[in-house]
Amino acid sequence: MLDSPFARKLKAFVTLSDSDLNVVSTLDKRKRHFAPGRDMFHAGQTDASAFILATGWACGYILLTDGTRQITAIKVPGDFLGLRSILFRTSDHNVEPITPVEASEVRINDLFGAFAGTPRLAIAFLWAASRDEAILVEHLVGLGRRSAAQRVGHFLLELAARLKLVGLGDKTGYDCPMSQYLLADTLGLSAVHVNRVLRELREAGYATFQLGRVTFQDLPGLFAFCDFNANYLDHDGPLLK
Amino acid sequence: MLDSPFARKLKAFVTLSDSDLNVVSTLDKRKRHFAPGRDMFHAGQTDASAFILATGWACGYILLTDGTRQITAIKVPGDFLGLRSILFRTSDHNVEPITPVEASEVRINDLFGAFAGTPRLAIAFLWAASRDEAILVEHLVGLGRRSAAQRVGHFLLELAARLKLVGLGDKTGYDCPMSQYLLADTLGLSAVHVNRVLRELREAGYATFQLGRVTFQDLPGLFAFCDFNANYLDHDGPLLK
DNA sequence: CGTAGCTTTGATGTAGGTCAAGAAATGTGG
DNA sequence: CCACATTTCTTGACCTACATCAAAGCTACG
Repeated sequence: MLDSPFARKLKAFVTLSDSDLNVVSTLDKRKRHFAPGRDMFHAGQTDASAFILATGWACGYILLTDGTRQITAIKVPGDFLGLRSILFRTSDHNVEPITPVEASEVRINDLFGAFAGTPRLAIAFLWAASRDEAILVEHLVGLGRRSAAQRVGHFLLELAARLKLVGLGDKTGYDCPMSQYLLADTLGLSAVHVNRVLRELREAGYATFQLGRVTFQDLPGLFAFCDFNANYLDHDGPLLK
Repeated sequence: MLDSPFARKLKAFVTLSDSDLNVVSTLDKRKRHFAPGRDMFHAGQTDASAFILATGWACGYILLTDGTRQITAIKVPGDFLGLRSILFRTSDHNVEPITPVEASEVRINDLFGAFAGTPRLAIAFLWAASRDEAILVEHLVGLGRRSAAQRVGHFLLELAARLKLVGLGDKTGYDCPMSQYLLADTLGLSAVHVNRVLRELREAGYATFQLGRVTFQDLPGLFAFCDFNANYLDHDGPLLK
């Protein structure tokens, strides 16, 4: 509704009027539920929908012919998911729930209906898509040029910032339902190495990831260690008043 | 104009009317020229413009504090560049020309002016942005899960497909102004290793990259070797008639 | 025609992968 | 609330793909 994580996120970028917010809540109509273990949509599908994630986590991924996979995006509440799937003839990726998921189904016409009347919302939406792209770019940089330890730390910090924007977690840490296997497929590492790196971060006194919870012991230290700069998340408060 | 590489590309997705195309050519007004060696815009800049590349190649990149860099996108004629720079408060990346570049400057208001009157164009534009994201995703997958040789081969094949869409290159190959250093920063490798991999691809009879030209000797073989599937470029002819 | 930037190659080092196996945690049915 | 199965985590030993360092041969162009 008016205070969905998605609306909350958009408001970080543009100030939205009540009528704008009403249009947002229109998009939030067709609620769907998904359980882990079954894809929300898959690569090759031609009639895929997009979704706005309300609760739970999901991940987008691509499977290679040699059986390995690369997770291309981790989605948390408030995130939009599957834009490419509705714009392309066939989806180029898969999305699966990490936890039980509650999400609103969005079809292409919903989207353009919403844009037609409320240009301000179109701006906000394009911003959200660009922010997702910025996150993708930062992952790319990590895979290309950061060490495994920096990559893991950077990712944990990014999640903290993204969750905070939608009101989840706090300064001390956050609940994270990802297994080390998921972390590995996200960060282009082996699960074994993720485990070693996590121990390294723990022993260095930076952060702990255990029993489904990320806890920060030394945030400034971790920031410095990972060369983390949150600018790419563009969270500095409403730009368009 | 009516047959700019950008218009040509959009037409691969939607059938555009003459009046749609006129609006596109409106965006193509403010022609600018850039020479290699100086950024078109840089990270941290607050008043950056976006551009539609008419001729020449450019690259977007991010600099890390340890002095390494990661190229996040290679832009060829017809590509749009700098969307995040105009939507974000400050640009999160740099763009520099690889060759002399001719490009049309686009400001945020041009964009929304164009969208307001011609929704079909907005769809086409959103498609172009999503296609750029798909390219990004595929690079991410390469960095995370493909071997250096597959990564290089995949990249050469992708460029061939992208150039073909805007009428550059042919079945035998294409002109490529990238140095092995640029290739290395794009693919997350060292320049030395890029050189070795290029030799490997040459000796395997797949492709040659020498003197600024990529030449394919065994396209089917290279497709198979790299696990290349062009679906993510979404080139199957106009979807929206 | 000189010099700066590319390309090529060899020798050596290392981050992170793979394999293997045991210990914790978590889930399931009774 | 327990017994058992399954998944996840953890650690050690070993290996390989790619990095780094170094140096020589090209190319181009001012």
